[in-house]
Amino acid sequence: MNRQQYAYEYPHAAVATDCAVFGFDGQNIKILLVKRGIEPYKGLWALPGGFMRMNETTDECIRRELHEETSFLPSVIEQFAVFSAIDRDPRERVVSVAYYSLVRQSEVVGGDDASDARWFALGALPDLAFDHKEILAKALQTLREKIHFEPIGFDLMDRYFTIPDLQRLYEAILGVRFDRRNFMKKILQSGVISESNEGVAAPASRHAGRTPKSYTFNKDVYEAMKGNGRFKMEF
Amino acid sequence: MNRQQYAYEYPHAAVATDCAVFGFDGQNIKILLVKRGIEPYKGLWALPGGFMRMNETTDECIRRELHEETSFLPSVIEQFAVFSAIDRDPRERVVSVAYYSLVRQSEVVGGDDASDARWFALGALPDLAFDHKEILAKALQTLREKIHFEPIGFDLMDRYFTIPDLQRLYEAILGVRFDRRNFMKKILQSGVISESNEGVAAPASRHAGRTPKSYTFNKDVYEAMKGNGRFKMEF
DNA sequence: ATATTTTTGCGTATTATTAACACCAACTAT
DNA sequence: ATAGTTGGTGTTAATAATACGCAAAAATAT
Repeated sequence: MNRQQYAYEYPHAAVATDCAVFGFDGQNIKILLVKRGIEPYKGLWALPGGFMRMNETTDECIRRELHEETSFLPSVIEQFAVFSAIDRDPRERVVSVAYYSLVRQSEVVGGDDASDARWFALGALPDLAFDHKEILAKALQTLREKIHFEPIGFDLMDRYFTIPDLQRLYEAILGVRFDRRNFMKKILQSGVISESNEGVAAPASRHAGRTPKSYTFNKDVYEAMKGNGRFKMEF
Repeated sequence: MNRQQYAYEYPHAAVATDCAVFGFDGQNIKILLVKRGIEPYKGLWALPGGFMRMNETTDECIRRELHEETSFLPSVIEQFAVFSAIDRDPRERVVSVAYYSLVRQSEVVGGDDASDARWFALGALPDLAFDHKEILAKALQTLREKIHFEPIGFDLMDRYFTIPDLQRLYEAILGVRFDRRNFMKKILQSGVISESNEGVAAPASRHAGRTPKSYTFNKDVYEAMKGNGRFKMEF
């Protein structure tokens, strides 16, 4: 059987997708990486992703690859850049369509040390395959720019959360500190969250101090504020 | 000679680039289109663009194609989306990396009615080839979102311009009206422009009313404000 | 138990930014 | 000249951002 069965008049690059999956453990931003099982870069860590098939779009491709490699179907994916350096893959010319995704860490299996998918803190990244370090850096930059004028959290926080938790998320992404009381006022009067009487984290498992109230996102208000330029979280 | 000389183990999509080139004539936003000289969609208007070669990145590709089709080398291009619908090109599977660009209309030859490159007002678009109508719509949406938190104008206005001209640009892009006097204050105290004693449009060619002052962009301040989230132009 | 520490929630004074509008200046057309 | 039109400056009121003071609630220490 001929192994070179697909022929074209002009040379073609391969199209692939890669995704920077961000999670939040309540303290720090984490990134989901998978260990490569084949050459090239076998044994190194990489962003989940893979080659596009002829019967799928790039969006469908990255969702399929994420599911295959991390057993997870993300709700939010955003395409943010294309990487097309000529020698970025040693096998052949590969153009990668890059995405980022925000997920609740608890929803992704990973974590198991023996597994080939694991969360890494941004400050403790291993060496990455291909140009994935560059892709990750650009993904993080895009996320940081976006957080200024779009509410973020819905996809990273649990269904029920506290305002101090949400503040820690913003501070972790932006690398700054907010005034507790002003953050609270701002987020409350934006209307994206409202108080909930349903469960908050186990009372005993908390730190010292007063138990914070439990909140949940108003999905309608939240969605309406995406991209309309009216939400602001300065630094 | 074999016309199918490039063979691969797996099927490959072709990679192409397309660019929505925006211009401003002092009154309305215009878009630069080229008339297709070959099938498919021969004779229809399309966004400038074409297939990527093996020795160039997508950025280099779109710059080359723009130069070939419109005799213009743009200073600013931004990659904003990828279009990968399976049947978007009748010839073969094509994944298009989409860009937008902002140019001074005067710098682009086009314009000649007989030529195959022409400016069109957004309200008077012809039928477009492929999915280019969709690409253009998304480009415009991206531009409108970006204008909220990035200064825009440097690439669309002439070197010397007046504040009322700049206001008309913002109003044309956003489709809203600003208060003349507040717009002026806001743009001036942002520091992105400063007064110039050099030429403004010929005094006789103006409308009735007082002759406006001439301004020019402070390139350093302008660049610094891109993407730092500090520039705001609300509506 | 009681005091101490920690953290949350609410309020208030100060400052900065936005928004609305009155008024004068400069130019054109008649 | 006079009316009509457009550009530039200033003033004020409403709104939002910022910086804290202080008490309530819950865990920890004694």
